[in-house]
Amino acid sequence: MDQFNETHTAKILKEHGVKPSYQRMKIYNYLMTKKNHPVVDTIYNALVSEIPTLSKTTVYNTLNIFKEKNLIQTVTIEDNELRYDANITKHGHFKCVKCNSVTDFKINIDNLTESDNIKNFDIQTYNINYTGVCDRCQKN
Amino acid sequence: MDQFNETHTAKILKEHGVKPSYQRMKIYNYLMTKKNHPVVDTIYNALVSEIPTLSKTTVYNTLNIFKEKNLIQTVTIEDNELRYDANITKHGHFKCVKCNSVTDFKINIDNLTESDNIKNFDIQTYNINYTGVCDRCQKN
DNA sequence: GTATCTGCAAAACATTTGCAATTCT
DNA sequence: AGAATTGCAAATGTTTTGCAGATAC
Repeated sequence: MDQFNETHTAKILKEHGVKPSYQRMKIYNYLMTKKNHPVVDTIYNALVSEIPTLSKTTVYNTLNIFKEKNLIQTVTIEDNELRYDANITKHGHFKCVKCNSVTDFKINIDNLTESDNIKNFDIQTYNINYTGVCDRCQKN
Repeated sequence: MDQFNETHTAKILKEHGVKPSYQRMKIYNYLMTKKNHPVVDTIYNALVSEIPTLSKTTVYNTLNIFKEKNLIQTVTIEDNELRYDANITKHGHFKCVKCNSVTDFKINIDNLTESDNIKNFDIQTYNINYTGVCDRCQKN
């Protein structure tokens, strides 16, 4: 990790009340740069070569802290597959059933009309997930 | 289960290529009549008093068969909490953070405008989940 | 009587917890 | 040194699998 990123990442973590340890910075940096909505195993396997002593417990603990402090959000598109996303803006997720990639997309839910039975409900969060075939896989 | 339901449920299962055993009919009937988006444990606990020999394995196996045959769908609103829904029409789910109830709502995604990066993607399924406070809980 | 279905027990996974060792300041 | 963090090992919780006995046609 170059000096700029280390400083930049440390700053973001501190702003959210998370002490920037080496492991935490590596994990946050991984999420920020890869944008690949990884599962825990993917993160662990990607970083263990660089940090040979890394344990999965630390990955779990770190991700839980990040989520608590609103540094990241979790994404569940497919059952029993918890993914992590450093993009905390509101957006949808598209998972391609052929290549398994997850693509972010922007949405405007203001145009969405729900049925009357929930018209007085106070909506606090939403998750919009699509599955299908991405454009790259349609050509293959 | 009265004779009408037994006959009716058996018919639906057969139409989907599932042999209507006693346990399968009870589980499908539970989902159809309760419409409560239960987790496996809820189904098991509700039925074990009526079917003392019931095992959780059978509940799991049965739900997996139902899903394979498109008799039901799974719903994941909150991480690591897999719920089952006999309503296989396309609809959204609202989970109240106070009373934990899940409410179905109708939605028309044609009004949703997604960003251009997925405009050529072939969307096959979608899941729309909200969390918030339902109208009943707002009054309490 | 042969196929299928059920349900126990064990296995397989994913995640959390307890705690001792390590690291940072 | 003192406080926080890490990571091993064990515990927990959920879902799947192997298989023997029960059930259905």
